[in-house]
Amino acid sequence: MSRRRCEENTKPIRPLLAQGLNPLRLRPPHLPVLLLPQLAVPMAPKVLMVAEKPSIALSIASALSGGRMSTRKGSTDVHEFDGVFQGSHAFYKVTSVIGHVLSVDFPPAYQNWESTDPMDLFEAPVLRSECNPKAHIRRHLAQEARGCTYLILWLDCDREGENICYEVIECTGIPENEVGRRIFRAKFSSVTEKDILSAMGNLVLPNKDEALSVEARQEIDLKVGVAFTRFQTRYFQGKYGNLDSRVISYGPCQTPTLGFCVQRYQQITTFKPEKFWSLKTYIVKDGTEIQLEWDRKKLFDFDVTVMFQKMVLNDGNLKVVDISVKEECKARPSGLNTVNMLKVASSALGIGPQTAMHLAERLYTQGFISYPRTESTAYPTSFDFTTVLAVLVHNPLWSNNVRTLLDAGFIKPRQGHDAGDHPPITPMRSATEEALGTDAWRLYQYICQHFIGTISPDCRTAIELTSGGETFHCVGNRVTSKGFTSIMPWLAVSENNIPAFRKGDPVSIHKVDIYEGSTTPPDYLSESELISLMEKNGIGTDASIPVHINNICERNYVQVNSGRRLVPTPLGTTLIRGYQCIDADLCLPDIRSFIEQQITLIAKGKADHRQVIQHALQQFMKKYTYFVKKIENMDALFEAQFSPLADSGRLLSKCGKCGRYMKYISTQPMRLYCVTCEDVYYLPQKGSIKLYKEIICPLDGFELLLFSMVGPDAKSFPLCPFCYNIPPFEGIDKLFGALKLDETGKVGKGAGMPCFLCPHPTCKQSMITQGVCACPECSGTLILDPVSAPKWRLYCNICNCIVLLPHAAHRITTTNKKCLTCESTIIEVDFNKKTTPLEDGTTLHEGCILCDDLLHSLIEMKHGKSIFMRRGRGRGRGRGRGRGRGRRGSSKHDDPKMSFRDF
DNA sequence: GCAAGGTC
Repeated sequence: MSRRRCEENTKPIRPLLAQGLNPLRLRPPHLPVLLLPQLAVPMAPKVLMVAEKPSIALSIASALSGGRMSTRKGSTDVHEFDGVFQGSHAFYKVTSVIGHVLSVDFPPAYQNWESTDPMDLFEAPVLRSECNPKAHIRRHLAQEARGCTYLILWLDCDREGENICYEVIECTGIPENEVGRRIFRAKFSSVTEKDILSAMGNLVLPNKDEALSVEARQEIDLKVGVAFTRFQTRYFQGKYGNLDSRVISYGPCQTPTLGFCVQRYQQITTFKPEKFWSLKTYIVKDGTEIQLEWDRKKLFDFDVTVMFQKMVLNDGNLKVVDISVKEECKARPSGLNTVNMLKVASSALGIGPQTAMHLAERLYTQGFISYPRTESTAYPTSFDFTTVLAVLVHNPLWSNNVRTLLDAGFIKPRQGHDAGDHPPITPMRSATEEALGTDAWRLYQYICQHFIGTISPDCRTAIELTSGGETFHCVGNRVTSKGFTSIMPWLAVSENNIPAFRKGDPVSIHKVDIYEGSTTPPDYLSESELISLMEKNGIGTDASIPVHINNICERNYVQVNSGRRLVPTPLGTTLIRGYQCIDADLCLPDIRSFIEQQITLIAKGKADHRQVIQHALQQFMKKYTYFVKKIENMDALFEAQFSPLADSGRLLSKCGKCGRYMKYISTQPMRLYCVTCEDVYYLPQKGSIKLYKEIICPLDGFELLLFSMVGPDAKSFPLCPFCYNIPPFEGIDKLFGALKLDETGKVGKGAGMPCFLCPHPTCKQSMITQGVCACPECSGTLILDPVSAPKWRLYCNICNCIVLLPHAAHRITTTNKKCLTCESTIIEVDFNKKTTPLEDGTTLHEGCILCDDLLHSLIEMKHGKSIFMRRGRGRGRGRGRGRGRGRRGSSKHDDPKMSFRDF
C-alpha cells in the first residue's frame, strides 16, 4: 500500500535553526495554549493550518486550543483560537481540504477519441484542475490564507499527503519559496493530543521529492490507462456488437485485479482431477470405535494402497508408541483495520467492500465507530479501553463478556502494526439494530465483537496425539479456555475427545477400509481472497481497493456470485487471455510494482522526476506499440467469443450515406452500425430509441430517431445519428457552451447535436422551429416536446426546466410567427372540444405563452430530469483501422514482453 | 467514455 507510508527522510529542521527561527516552544505539552483576549493583540500574526480532512482539522484545533475555540462554516469548517507562535501571540485558524484538491487530465484538444491517436497521449501535456470544483476548496484556501503570515501543513503523513501540501501551497497563493520562512510542515505519527502537540513543537518542511513522486504516478497512470483504454475500446467496439461494456478499460490496478480472478478461473478450467486412495483404519477402545489417520495420508496408486491394506490386516495389531499432550494457543486478533474489516464484511457478512465502506462511513459520521479508514492494527498507548468497554456494557449481547473484562481486568492487546495514521476501528457509542438498520448493525456488531476480542484472553487448547504400528495416529482436541472465541464464536476451536491411551498399550485393529477419493479444483476466487492478494501485491490502497473491485464488476469483467465469489465473464477472461498472449506483463501485478519502484526513486531524491516520468513512459510506449502491432492475437480470441457488429442488432434506420438500413446494437453502449459503410454511430444512453416518423435530416439524409429517457417526466427528443456524432456546424459546442463547459472551462459531458440544438432555419425539428422562448432559468431555449401529448409541454434544451402547457389539448404546434412584444414563437393550440376554455366553444387559439393572458394562465413551471447526454463519438471505425501504427522508436527487435525488471 | 489517488 502506498498510502499511509510515512517516509523516513523527512527534511530536518536545521535550516530553520540556521535562520534563528526556533522550532515552536509553545508551552509545556500538558498545558493548553495561553488564551489572550483578541483585543489585546491587534497585530498578532495569523497562522493558517490545513489538514487533509475535516475530522483531523477538528482534532488538531481541539488539541492545540485545549478545546477553547470557535468554529465557523466555510467550504470546510474553520476553527479559530488565540495562542502563541514563535514566542509571539498569534491568531490560529485550522481548516482542511477534502483529500486531493487538484487532479490531472489531458487538455481539451486531446479529449476527442476520434481525432486523437492514443499514442500521442504519451507525449501530451497534462493539466491540473480542481477535482471537485463544486466544493470550492481552492477559493476557500485562497480566502483563508489572505492576511496570514504563516501556513502550517497538517496533511496526512504519507506521499499523497506530501503532494497535497504543495496543492495547498499553490491554492493559498503563498510563494513556494517561502517554505522554511512562512510555510512549515507538521509531521504527526497519530491523531492523538500528545502527537499533535509534539508535531507542533517540531515543525519541519514539506518534502518536495515525495510530492513530485506522486505527480509522476499521476501522470504515468493517466497516460498509460487512457491510451490503452481508448485504443482497445475503439478497436473492439468497432468490431463486435455484444461486448456489453461501454468501455473496455485498462489500468495498472484494475487489470491485475481482474488478472487475479481470471488466474483462479484458469486454474479451475485446466484442472485435471486425480484419483487417490487412503487407508481408513478403525480400532475399538473402551467400547467406542475410533478412526485413525494414516500418516501417509493418501496415495495416488491403488495397487500400492491395497498392498498396505494387506500388510496392516495381516498384522492385525497396533501399539501405542507415543502419547503427547501439548497446549496450543490461538491468538486473539489485533486491532481492526480497514482491509481486515472489508475482508470479514465480504466473507462473513456477505457485504461487498464498497457497501461496507459506505456503511462504515455512515457509522462514523453518526458517531458509532471511530474513523474507518486506517491501516493500523496497533492501539495507541494512550487508548482508553475502559471507556469503550463502559459504552458496550449495556448491550445484553455481550454485557457478560464486557463485565468480566471490566471486573477481572482486560488483557493488553497484541502489539499489531502502527502505520502512523488512525487508531484501529473501534466502537464509540452504544447502538441498537433499530437505530442502525440491518446491515449497518451487523457491521457495527462485528466491530464491537472484534474490539472485545482484542482484549480478551487467547483461546487455549490441549492436543493429544497417539501413534501406532505402520504409523497411524489420532488427535484429540480439548479447549481449556475459550478466551476471545466466546465473543467471536465463529473462530471457536472444535473439540474432539479421544479415550485415554497408555504408552505401550496394544490395540487390535477392527477393520481397514480403502477410501477412494478424487482431487477437486479450487473454488472461484472469493472477494476476501482477492482483497488479500491485492494488499500483498501492492495493488491499490485501503481506500481504492473497493473501487478497483467495483470497477471490474461494473465493466462486466466479473460477476459476484453466491458467497461473494468472483466469476469472470467471457469478456474478462478473453481480455486477460489476450494480454497473456501478447504481453503478460500487462495483466500482472508487476506492472504496479514497476511504477512504484520508479517513483520511489523520486521520493528518495535519487532521480529527477521528469527523467523518471520520461523513462517510465518510454517503456509503456514500447509496450503500447507492441500491443497495437499484435492486437490480432487478442482479436482472434474475441472473434471466437463475440459476434461481429454485422451479425448483431436489428435493422432500425437508414444511413444517409449508402441509403441502407443500419443495425441497432442494444447492448451498452447503445449504437447504430452501418454494415455497408462499416461506421458506428453512438446514441444517448439510458433510455429507449425508435424510428421518428421516417423523417430525413435535411443536412445529411440520415433518418431521424426519437430518444426517450426513462421515468416520470422523462423527456423525448429527436436526433439525427450523424449530427449527434459529428455536429455539422463549426463551434456548436461553443454556441451552447453551458452544456459542455464546467466552471474550469474543461470540456464536460455532452452530446454532439440533437435536433433541439440544431440551428437549421427551416427543418421542422430544429431548435429554430421548435423553440418557443428563452428559458427563465438559464441561457437555453424552451423547446416544444413534439411527442408529449396529451401532457403537452416545453423543455429547456440545456437545464432541467419544464413548462407544462394546457393539458388535454388536441394538438399544439409552433408557428412561424413571432410575438411582437417579446419575440417568442407564437404557438397554435387546438383545444379539446369538450374542455376548451374559449368562450364561444371554438377550439383553435394562437398566442404567445408569455404575453397572451389565456395561455399564460394555463401554463405551469416545474423541473424534470436534465437532459443528460454523452459526448458523440463520431464515425466508427472500419475493420483494422488504428492498427500498425508502430512508429516512434519501435524496431523489429523491440519486444516489450520482457519483464520491467530488465529495463 | 478513459487511470488512480485522496475524501464526503
